Amino acid sequence: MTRQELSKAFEPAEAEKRIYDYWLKSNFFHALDESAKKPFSIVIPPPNVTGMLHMGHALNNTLQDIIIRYKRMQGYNALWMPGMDHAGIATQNVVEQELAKEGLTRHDLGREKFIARVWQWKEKYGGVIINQLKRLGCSCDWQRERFTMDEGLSQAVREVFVKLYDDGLIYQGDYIVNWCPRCHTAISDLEVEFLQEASCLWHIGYPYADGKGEIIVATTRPETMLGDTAVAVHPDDKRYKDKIGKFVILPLVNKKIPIIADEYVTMDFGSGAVKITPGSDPNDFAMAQRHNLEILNIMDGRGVINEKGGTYKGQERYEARKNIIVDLEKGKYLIKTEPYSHNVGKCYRCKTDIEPMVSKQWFVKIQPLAKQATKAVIEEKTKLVPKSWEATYFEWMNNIRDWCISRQLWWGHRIPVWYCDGCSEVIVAKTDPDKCPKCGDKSLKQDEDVLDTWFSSALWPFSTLGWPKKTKALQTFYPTSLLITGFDILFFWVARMIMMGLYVMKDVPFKDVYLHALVRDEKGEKMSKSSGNIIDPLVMIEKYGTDAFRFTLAAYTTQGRDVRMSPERIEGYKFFVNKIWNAAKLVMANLSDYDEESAAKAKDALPDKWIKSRLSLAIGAVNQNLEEYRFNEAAAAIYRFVWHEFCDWYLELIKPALYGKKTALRVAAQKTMHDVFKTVLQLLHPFMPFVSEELWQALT
RNA sequence: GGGCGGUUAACUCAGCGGGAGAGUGCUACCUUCACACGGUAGAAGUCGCUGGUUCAAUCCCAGCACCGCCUACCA
Repeated sequence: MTRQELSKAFEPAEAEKRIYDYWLKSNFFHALDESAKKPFSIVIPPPNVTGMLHMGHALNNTLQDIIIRYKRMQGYNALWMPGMDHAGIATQNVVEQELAKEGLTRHDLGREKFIARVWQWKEKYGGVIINQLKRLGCSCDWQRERFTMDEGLSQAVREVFVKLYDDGLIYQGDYIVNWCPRCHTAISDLEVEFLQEASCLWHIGYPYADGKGEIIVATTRPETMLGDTAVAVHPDDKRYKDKIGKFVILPLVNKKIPIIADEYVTMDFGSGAVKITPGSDPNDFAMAQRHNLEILNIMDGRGVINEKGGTYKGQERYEARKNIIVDLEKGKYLIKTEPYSHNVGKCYRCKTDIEPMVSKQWFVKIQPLAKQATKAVIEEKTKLVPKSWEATYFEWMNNIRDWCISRQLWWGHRIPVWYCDGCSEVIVAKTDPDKCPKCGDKSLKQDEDVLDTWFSSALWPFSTLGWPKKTKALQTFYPTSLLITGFDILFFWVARMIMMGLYVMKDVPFKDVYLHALVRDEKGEKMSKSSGNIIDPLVMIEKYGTDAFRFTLAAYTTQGRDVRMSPERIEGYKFFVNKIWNAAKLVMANLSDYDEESAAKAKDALPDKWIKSRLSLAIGAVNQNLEEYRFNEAAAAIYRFVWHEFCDWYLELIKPALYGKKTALRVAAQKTMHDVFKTVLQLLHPFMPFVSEELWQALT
């Protein structure tokens, strides 16, 4: 047995690349479609194709890698399915910005050329993150890497769309949606972020049509009055009882609108009377449907007042607001203005104020799907970890609203619906039709919209395994064993995968879901470019080595609490890597004359017995904690054992025997030291794959 | 408005019915043949507040306070 001499300290930069290449070459990460081993599978939360590795990714993928390596070592046929998401709005925005530098818009190029340009961009810059994941040591089955816009996955999208449509679970209609005037598309309820803003509450007097007095309404959005079609009061409100059914004159517009009664109105807020703008407010829209009110759209897609706004036509919405306030004052309609702070909806992508607007969109009728998905979690077919998330999940599922799936973008899965020019037939098909099945007309027009990015990611657990084809991989690995993701996409993604998995595959997509927390800075602040507190994982890897970085993440991952990250903490665990390295040096320096034959006959002395019993406790703790996804506890168990038991006590205790003559004691110590240290390396491997591999190779 | 989580040593956090812990930091000593990215020893906390349950509570229950997050149609 020859053993190489170890360098003074571990050199992560050099070793990591060499070792990762070695793993790739030995096909260590590849799982077989068919195997005698028991399957274990995880699908990666696909990072955006535009993504750059940030702390959230680092945490998410480190945890997945720990589990998948752990399972692989336990003898499972362990698959970690990698891939990326096409990220509709995000990617389109990036390429549009690139075009803007050339003074172009996507409209200058036209749809086809623009999409070609996005693909070009993807080939060139997309997927940087994949290489960054490799730096993290991720042991994904890279041969299987998928992209949500792959041919196979696009086919899956169509299959599911058509199935939903045929089952009556997809419909098209004019509804009020969240419109982003900058992205120029509808977005789903989930994609709206509410921010509290200081604004005003304007009290406006609407004169009664009979000329006797006025009714006062309060609003935070005076410009929408151009689209008012009623004023509402509570049916029990004594102040207005005799006014219900009468009319008021809408100021500036000079239109007669009715006063109606609806229980939605809160009597003790403002004046107890509300202006109703069905075209610009979801609640008012609902009320309009209850009362058959006229619905007016007063703005275009850019948020500019249209011809329905009379003299305000052509004015941007906030410019119109200013002018309307001035005009109301002039006409003595403005009763008072009070400061008021309220929530304003923002586009989660570009932070532009959302404009609720009525437009024709596609929706998924979600209740039947949600019902199944709720049941699956109640019955624990899918378990959420930590369990406390179940309450949140049920709360959302029980109050879920139909999912708006159409987006007015160009980058994404185009909706598989065609309209016939000849007979106005609507064709919904898995493959592009060349003529109308009804009248034979060949002039078909495909729907202009694309699908919400989350539609394709909802299919991810089975589409990546080959569905709709009946593949062996699908048979072996579905349902997947575990999903590890951040709680922030519980609704966006996890819930929808459960719904789609049950609907399409008749089975849950994963048995366990581990929801981890957010990574914050050392003060607990969210990391963001604007606060300048971003810690770049790649810089940390460069500085402290991947192993130390990964171990830090694991050590700070407690269930139900955010991770606070700082370079000092990573440095602390870099010391741990160094400690392990030096222990290895000591171990190996004393094994030059080690021979297994005489070692086999050696009888354990007291320290040997002691450390072995401590080791078995540590192994038990690490295993149990990993099974329960207690990453911090597993890491702590290793740390304690290696440093405070193996190094502090055992290695010190056996030094006299090691440095003595070749006695029975020395042989026993050699054997124990050797065996225990090898086991330590195995325990460490999921957390610190590089240094443990390096030492393993040196030792064996 | 509803829900969830947090409040433990200077800092960051574990623990969660019977002993109050870790890392960093701090103090003193030690360059002894794995490691100063180290070793040994040590100081440091009425475990948010008020009640209750219990032989026993940091841990369970109730209420309160202050932070955070999620969710919601009070214009």
